[in-house]
Amino acid sequence: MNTIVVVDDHTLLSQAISGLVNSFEDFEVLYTSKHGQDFIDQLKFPDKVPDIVLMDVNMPIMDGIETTAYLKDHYPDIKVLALSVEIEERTILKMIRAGAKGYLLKDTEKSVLENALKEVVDQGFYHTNTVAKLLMNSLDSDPTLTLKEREIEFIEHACTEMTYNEIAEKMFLSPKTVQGYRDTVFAKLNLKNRTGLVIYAIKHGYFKP
Amino acid sequence: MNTIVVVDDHTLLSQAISGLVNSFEDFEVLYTSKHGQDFIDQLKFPDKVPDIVLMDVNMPIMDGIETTAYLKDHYPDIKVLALSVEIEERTILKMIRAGAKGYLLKDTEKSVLENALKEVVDQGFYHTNTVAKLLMNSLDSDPTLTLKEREIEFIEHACTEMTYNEIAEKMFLSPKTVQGYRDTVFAKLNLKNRTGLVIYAIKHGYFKP
DNA sequence: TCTGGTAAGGGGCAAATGACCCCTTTTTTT
DNA sequence: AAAAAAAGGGGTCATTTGCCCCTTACCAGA
Repeated sequence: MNTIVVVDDHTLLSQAISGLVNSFEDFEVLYTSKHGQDFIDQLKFPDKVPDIVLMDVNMPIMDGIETTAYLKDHYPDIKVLALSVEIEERTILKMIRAGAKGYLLKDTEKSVLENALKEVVDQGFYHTNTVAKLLMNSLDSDPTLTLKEREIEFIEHACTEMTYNEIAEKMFLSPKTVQGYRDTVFAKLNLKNRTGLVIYAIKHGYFKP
Repeated sequence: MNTIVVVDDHTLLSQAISGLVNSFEDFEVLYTSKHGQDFIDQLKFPDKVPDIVLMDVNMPIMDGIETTAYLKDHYPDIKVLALSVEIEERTILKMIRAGAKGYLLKDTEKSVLENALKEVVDQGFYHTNTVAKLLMNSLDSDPTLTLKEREIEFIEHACTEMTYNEIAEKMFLSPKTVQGYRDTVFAKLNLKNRTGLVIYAIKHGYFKP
């Protein structure tokens, strides 16, 4: 019998998923948590450490990515299965890098969930074709078009009412450098102006409104 | 026995919710649909017309608001209970105006769902305190701060790479008029620039990225 | 019928933005 | 050690944006 914990801020969903999981053979839900911090607090009790976590990505207080990264360091035996509506490549990759053993979309079938749980127990991981393809694509994307760390920071600041000069102050840079980031980011992403950048950033998970 | 249909594009959620609902006395899930169009197609078969619909708000093809409005016209006896993660006042009001008998957040308890279903059968409607408060607030909001229809159209166009001049063309207006809309919208919403407007628009459901 | 609100259109000006060039200095890779 | 990235910075100029100001026309309520 494998023990499961569902971590999701949508109570209705986690309760419902619990029911689903309990109907599977060999799987049993220990309890549910509303967010990462809540879950990690529970882990202090040794009898509350599960084999597998069904983890939502977007949560208040402590999100799925943070929580998964924490588990990798402190409880490496807990296997994390991400469960999300986010189909954003960037988000999926972040979650995988944080240590998730699989990434399920919330619009998958009950049977797929059951299969995924079994695979995670047997194989140690589970990936749908969609996610597998994403992982492949992410390997051969044009390096001249990938955004640098500092550029991503800039994008986050650009999703704000700050002027570029104010962004420069916040980033401890000269206004000219920030303007340079803008120019290269616009070129890389094929954007015309800051409005386009904001929309892009939100669509691709660089900024959550 | 009351018949229920769950309309939600997240298969896992709708399957799970179905399980939950079936565990309640007096309620039975007929089937689930992935979106509004799918559901409306089913309604052509008289034995597939339910008493109550648990309807997600954000769906592809045909969203909850459209679908609810359609049901109000064509199947006024079907009671719609909205089920969403959106806590945006504007969205909730839209859904209520479209004819929803209640609005539940996805992070509500199983027991609240059961209670809501019962209330809808007995009273014809159900509203949590949160939603009721929202409805109250919406009544006494400052009319000088409410956005005009045309201003809302402008906001939608502003969430685009178009310049104001291009927006003016699209709206068949002089550039100066559009600039006027911008000025009043900024004043009403307390914004400094277009970036702020885009963020505001997305946060408040005027534009979905 | 007067009047006040509001939609619609507009002028002028300063600041911010965007486009397109250029450069140096570290750090990392090979 | 040489070659690439990455990171930071500069100058110029046209366009866009943001922020004041103002007029006209219409429509509804007192």
